Amino acid sequence: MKLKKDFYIRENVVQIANDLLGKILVTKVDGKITSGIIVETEAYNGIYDKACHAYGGRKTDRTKVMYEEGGVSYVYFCYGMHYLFNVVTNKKEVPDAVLIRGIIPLKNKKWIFQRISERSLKNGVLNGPGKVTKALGINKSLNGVSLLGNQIWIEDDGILIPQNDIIVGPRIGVDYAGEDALLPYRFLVKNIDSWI
DNA sequence: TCAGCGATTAACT
DNA sequence: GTTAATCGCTGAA
Repeated sequence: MKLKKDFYIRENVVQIANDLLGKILVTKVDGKITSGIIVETEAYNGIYDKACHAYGGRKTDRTKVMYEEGGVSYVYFCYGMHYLFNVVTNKKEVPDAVLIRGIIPLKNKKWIFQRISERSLKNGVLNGPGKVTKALGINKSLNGVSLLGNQIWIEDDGILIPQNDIIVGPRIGVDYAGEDALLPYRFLVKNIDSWI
């Protein structure tokens, strides 16, 4: 079933990043429903996190959606060619978010592999935030869209990842964030074969 | 107004 | 391991 608002407005963004593992990310783009199991996330801890776009309370046209109440999407365009998808969390005016970095294609793989090459799978996993958005058809038109609506949402299908199968470590590609780049805000599932 | 660069990927050597 | 592709955001002028 679809996750409700109370899942997103909790205050501990790191806990939410952990909880999102094993959930199902679903999009409906061009009338096509596609989905995948979330297996890798990163937490971005608002104004206190140098790696976060809203560090220090920065608020611009791009980042303002992070200040919304939890339960909306934040789609960010990077490197001139990739969209990255985030889940905005916490209360209004608190710019926390979780980056979705990896999924296992689940529903309507036919359409997923029409959007992205099946060769980009690694052990059955789409590993990388740019691949996730491409596979599910996420683009800038989904920025700021509610995750409680019918364009993009997250479901709990009862998949429970044992805490022992979750690897926690430093985030990727945020070396510029100094000591905050070392924070254990990255979560990924190991032994995927054993529970899928 | 504009130069510099980024929460990346794929295709090279 | 290295690098091209590619463009909107950011911050300084």
